[in-house]
Amino acid sequence: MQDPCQAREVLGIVGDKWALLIVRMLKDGPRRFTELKRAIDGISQRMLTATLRDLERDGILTRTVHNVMPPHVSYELTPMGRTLREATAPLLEWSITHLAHIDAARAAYGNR
Amino acid sequence: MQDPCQAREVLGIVGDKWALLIVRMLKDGPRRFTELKRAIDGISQRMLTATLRDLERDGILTRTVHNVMPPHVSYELTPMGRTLREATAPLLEWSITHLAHIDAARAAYGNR
DNA sequence: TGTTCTCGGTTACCAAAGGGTACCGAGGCA
DNA sequence: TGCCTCGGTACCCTTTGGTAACCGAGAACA
Repeated sequence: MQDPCQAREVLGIVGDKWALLIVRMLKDGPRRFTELKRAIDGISQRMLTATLRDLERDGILTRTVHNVMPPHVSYELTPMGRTLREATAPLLEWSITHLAHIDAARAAYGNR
Repeated sequence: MQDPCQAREVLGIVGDKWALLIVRMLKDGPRRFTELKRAIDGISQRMLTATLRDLERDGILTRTVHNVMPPHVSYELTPMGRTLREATAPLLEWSITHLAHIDAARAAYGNR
């Protein structure tokens, strides 16, 4: 690995909280907009739209519109997106397994 | 893995652009404030201070002050911090190896 | 016939967070 | 006397992001 600082801009996108969760949601195949919105607890419609746009622009996922009414739009990982999913999986798992440790550390820090 | 949405708050910290780079910088042992500032290209003094505080609060690293003049403060990963470092390494590597792909995808997106 | 629901957004508004720059203090050195 | 260092804070502007309202066309309901 050479200069990791070159990766700063990329990290600003793939390191994004919402982007990580969206990529994870798509691991088992395409998902619809509303499906993602319901599954990713706490994301606002605005942020979901914006993050999906960014990920589409960067070639992480594809957006497919089926011209029916009511609208049907599905999102799916590209091959590059699937490699990203593999790269982010350890961080996701780490976050979940260390939730309690972080809470404990934070409580201890507050009581100093 | 249960509900990944529980990890949202944690992801907001460990998924942070600067936090990822700082954790990586500390992989080979303690580093001083100014050392980090010089090594992480583009980070401002303010953001370095703030991010280090957050990581210290969350038990990712320790801050050690040596009472001399000029000041000497060193930062070092905790055991939990080292496990985080391992979890983030794949994402860092991915970012660097896919920099060019992302640029290409972004250029193609702009020309549609 | 009119009302209301759906999906996948967009937009305006506003508060909160992010982040750059200037400045600080105390000792060392010329 | 003046200027350098390190680590950090105060100030202030910019960006981010949540909320809520609106949209359009079909479908279900009454």
